[in-house]
Amino acid sequence: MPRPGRNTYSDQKPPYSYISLTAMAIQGCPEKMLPLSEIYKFIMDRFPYYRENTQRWQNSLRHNLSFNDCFIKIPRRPDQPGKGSFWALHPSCGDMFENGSFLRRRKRFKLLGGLLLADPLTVSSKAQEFLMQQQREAKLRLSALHAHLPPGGYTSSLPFKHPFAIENIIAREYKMPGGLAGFPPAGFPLHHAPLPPPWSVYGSGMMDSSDFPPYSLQTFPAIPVPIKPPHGHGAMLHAHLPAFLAHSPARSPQSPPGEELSPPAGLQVSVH
DNA sequence: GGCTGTTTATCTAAGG
DNA sequence: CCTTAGATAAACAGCC
Repeated sequence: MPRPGRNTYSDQKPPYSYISLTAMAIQGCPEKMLPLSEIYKFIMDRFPYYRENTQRWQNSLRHNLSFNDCFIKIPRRPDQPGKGSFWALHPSCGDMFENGSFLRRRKRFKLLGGLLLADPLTVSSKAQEFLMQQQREAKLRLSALHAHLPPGGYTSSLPFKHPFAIENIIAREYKMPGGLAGFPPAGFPLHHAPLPPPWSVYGSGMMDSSDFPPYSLQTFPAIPVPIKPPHGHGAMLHAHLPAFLAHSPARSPQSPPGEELSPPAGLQVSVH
């Protein structure tokens, strides 16, 4: 590894996948959604490496936005002029980087066209409790997005492949009791960062969950594909995750870590 | 024409 | 060794 001088790493490729970088950008803004151009800007602001060969990596990034179900496209409202749509993170993709690696996820986040693949009979009551908790948090996170939706929310006129059917969204969000230990990884400070770091932005003025409309479209759940429990330490692993994947508007950053629900052992959804 | 977005194909490398 | 996630290239369509 080169010596960690101020500019030593700045030209080096950051150890993040495009998915990670995009997630950072999206989670780093208060609205939790960004147009493509702003995602570009975020990345270029923070990672000098990406100030070159823009054609190449931006094509890759666009490919990732379209290809990965963890990103959802949100149309602009009439009062939000500009080019292109907004991009947001799917509310249920919070555990994409559970393994602590921002280069490669254990499993691709993939929507499954309507099937919740967890067998309800095999899900313990503790697991159900966990799921319900995550569901509540997903609602809160979604409410931020809802503020940007056209009146009436999503309708059949919107050709979304990922309808927000709250009742079926199971989110698993990871908290960082202790702050942002381990992020960014040593040797990859966020140089030249005119913007506040993503983890410094916590939702404020979020809508209350009760404001969230009862979406009653189809019930297409979003299932983050199974991620094997890390060897041993359940919640300790979360310390390796950046807060941009851990934030929750539902809870203040000062919340005691003990309050967090850990994923119950044996809670597995399966996918093909 | 440039930007945005989708899709397909190919290759590399990580992970199991 | 096999599978799969990620990177990259490229073709193409829609839109302003």
